Amino acid sequence: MIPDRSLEVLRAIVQDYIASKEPVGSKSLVERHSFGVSAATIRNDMALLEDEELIHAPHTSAGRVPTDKGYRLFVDRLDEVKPLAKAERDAIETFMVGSADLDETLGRTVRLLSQLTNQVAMVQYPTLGKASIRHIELIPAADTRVLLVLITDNGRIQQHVVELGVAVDEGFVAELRAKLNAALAGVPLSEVAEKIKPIAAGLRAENAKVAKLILNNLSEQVDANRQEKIILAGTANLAKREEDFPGSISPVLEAIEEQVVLLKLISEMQAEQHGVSLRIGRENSFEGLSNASVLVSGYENQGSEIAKLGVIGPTRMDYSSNISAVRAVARYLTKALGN
Amino acid sequence: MIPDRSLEVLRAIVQDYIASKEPVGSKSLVERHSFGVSAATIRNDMALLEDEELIHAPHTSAGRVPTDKGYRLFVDRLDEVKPLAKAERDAIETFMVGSADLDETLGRTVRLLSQLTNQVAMVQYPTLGKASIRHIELIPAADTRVLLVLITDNGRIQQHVVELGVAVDEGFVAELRAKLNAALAGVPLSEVAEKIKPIAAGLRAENAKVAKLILNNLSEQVDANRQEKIILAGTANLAKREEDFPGSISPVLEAIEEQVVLLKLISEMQAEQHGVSLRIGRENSFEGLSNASVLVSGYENQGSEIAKLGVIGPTRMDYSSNISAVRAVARYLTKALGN
DNA sequence: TATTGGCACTCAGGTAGTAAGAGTGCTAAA
DNA sequence: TTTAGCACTCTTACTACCTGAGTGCCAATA
Repeated sequence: MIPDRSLEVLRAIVQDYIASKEPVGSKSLVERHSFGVSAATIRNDMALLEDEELIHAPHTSAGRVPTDKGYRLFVDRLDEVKPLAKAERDAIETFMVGSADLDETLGRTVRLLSQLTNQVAMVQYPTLGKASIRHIELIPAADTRVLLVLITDNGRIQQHVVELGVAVDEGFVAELRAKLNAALAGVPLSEVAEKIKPIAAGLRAENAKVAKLILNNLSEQVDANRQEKIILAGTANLAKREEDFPGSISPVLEAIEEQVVLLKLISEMQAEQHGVSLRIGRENSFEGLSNASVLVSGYENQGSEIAKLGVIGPTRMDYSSNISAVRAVARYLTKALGN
Repeated sequence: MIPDRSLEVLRAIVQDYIASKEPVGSKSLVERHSFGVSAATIRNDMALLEDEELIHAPHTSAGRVPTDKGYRLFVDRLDEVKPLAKAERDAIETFMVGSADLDETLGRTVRLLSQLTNQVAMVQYPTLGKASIRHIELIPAADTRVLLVLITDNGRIQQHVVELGVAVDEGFVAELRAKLNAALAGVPLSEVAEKIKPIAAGLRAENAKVAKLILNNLSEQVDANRQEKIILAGTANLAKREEDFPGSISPVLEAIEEQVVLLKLISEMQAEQHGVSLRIGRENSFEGLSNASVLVSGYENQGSEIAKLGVIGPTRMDYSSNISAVRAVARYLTKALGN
């Protein structure tokens, strides 16, 4: 396979290129690193790396730049990631302290992550998938509407307005609420559909139509747990690193604006090395992200992963620092949710 | 003052510049418009406009470009705005049809507006300020927490989790809920604070601490009606028109990412001509937006303005079309909320 | 007084040509 | 396997030059 020193050379190239943004040549390499061999030898190694498509020359007489494949190998051989500086750990503590509300916690988290990494950060809202129902509330909200609130045991609250078409009978709504809670409290979302049926059957005909509307809506809302949500922060960081996106940043902006794209993307990503998952450049199935890298990690509640968070940036990013930042923030969020 | 023909020339310059993005010179001006005078005359007019700082020459031997002040005069003298094309009106109809839920309606609206204008669109959530309480709900959500839901008569729903510190006494929560609704239903938010006091006083001491927490939270939530919210769409449109932002788009991205900035901005803007409000370039108090124009219009429910929507784009934008688009979308949204 | 044609002047942008520098690939020797 | 040497390539920067668009001004005109 590829000899050790060549891999060292690759690592040096990636590091220098990330630091300088200039294609790196054999001479500057021997200057800045102590390989103990001459530039000519490095050149031979570089020729090898180029054969393997790990690096690439923008033009004949220029230095080399890592390819997606090169970054990939670099990251895979990264046996330890740069630990966070104390200042960064402090920042995390300060940022995360004292927020009870889920919305606020996630909002803080995403801003924190974007500040730590100087990239676009994203946090996915907890999935309802594995959760169960804690409570269902029906609230008359207008003449002909009721508000359906669904609270799950992972703290997520979904609400939806149901249009009944007829005036709300408050007594009946209260009755239905009691029945629903009796039947569904503690039931996993996946089993809600079957438990709903007997309720619908046991109602007086005069209210059947209204009940059906509400129950359908409830089912929909349970099903629509795929209507997941992602919040973003630090979009401006993209523009600041525009030179790193050949062409334009606008495909990237489009991609991250489309929640569907992002959700699909991160749903495909499973934790690999270092507890994070990484897609570099064209490894992203989505065309618009072919110059971007996506880095995600799961976060947990009650011992099981409930959603993901991560960053998006140019392929030329500091993988080592970003991996530790993402990992650390995921850990802190897990901890914060534990309370 | 400035003679009529000179104003015509200004209008022509703005139009041509918006269309071509090239500084426009006297010769091309007489070619493309029929002024009935020669290029030399136009040049005299242009000299006048330049004295008035309505146009500006990027360099000595170039054509002219409108200044912020020039755009401003152009817009102020715009006696009628370009009506929407049929296709656009159709698009609005199609887009807006059939959405009961406030979140969804606003989400659709903002995307629609961004597509119509090819700019960044924003929609502010209805303000609680002028609303009154329709219903308050308290829902036990976990061992020591209750969910406080506040429904206002403009259809907005706010929720917040209250940490009690002690186990929830369901009976007491139900009692408190009943009391709150009896005392507060129909009360304008501005008067909630004073009406809360007697409730707190009339409770048994053993529950006073819990009640106080909940009532404080309710007050906070009412007060925090300034914790307003804006949703955005079409951020990628900024990147597509990057050439129109000298320097970089990143200050603009930063500005629109900061909800606080946006909220402050639009709160300062009151409807002027054509039912919309416009800030051109440096008219924006916020530094980062000095190359951008902000265009907003209010939308209504039950006859009074409840919030605003609008677009943000480069100063070199098609004001006429965008004004009609913003106005039309605001009208349709008002209509949609009427149902 | 307003308009016009004429004309000299300015300046950005394009085209060449040149020089410098960085970096490579190859070869032959250690 | 490593190294020094060297010819070669290609980008970048610099210079000079030209062209064309566009202006500003002036004197003549309606």
